[in-house]
Amino acid sequence: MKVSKQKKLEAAGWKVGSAAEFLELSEAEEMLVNMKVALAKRVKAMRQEKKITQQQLAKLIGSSQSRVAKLETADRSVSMELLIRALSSMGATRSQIGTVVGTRGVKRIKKKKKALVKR
Amino acid sequence: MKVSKQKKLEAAGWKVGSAAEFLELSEAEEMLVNMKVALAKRVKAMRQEKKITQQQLAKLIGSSQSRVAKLETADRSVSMELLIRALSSMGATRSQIGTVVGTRGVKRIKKKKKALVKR
DNA sequence: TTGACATATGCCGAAACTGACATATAGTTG
DNA sequence: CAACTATATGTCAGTTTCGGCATATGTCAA
Repeated sequence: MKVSKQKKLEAAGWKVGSAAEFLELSEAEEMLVNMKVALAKRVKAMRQEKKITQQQLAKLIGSSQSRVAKLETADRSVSMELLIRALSSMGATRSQIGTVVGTRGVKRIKKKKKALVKR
Repeated sequence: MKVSKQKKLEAAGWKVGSAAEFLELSEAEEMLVNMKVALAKRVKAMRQEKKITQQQLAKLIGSSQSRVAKLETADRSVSMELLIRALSSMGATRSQIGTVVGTRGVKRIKKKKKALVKR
């Protein structure tokens, strides 16, 4: 929405942006959730690659097994901060974390390719 | 490191690996700070590109001007969550945010190039 | 100077997040 | 079956982060 239009609406007594605000917040919220899920999956994958238990990872990041379990299931009560801290503590680089944050997981694409083309 | 945790470690004596733990935590912490600073800069830049005030951005993300000010100065009290929420609310894509998270800012390299080579 | 606007800083109670603990569930080995 | 290990879930008190308010510090034009 343009600023000029916004001012007009405000002058008319509208709470400008409340509807749009809500929508944008929802979108931002959804994006945040998706990012957390992606990070959580990466934490679990990385921990399993390293063949360590949740208990060991917990010690590494100064936390507890239960919290690590919540991390990996992307529990509502975990922050991006802790997810990133976990990845970093397991050796993930900033660039790698950026990739996880910025990339939607894509699954099973190659498998279907031929079937789609052949018909 | 928190005082409570520190005391527990002291009471339990030095355990093997606690030094490494500490180092990894420090590294993770530093990475987190760097990421926040990068995100903060991007928030400010994006807001200025859009030519809106901190007050307007605050409204957009359902917060206050003072918190936006703290966001942009990467104050200790702001979370990654809020930084990302701000970027997303201004229209940044997940991919763009990932790039900010994963990339160290590089400034003024080209300018010095010739001077260095010429001598 | 004054006033108006944008940004920064300090503080506060409320909400969200934390580690830790107990306990539940699932899989494995004997 | 029991005993063991790994992971998930529920709860809770301490800590951090929150929005919002007041106020300080610019910044710029009249």
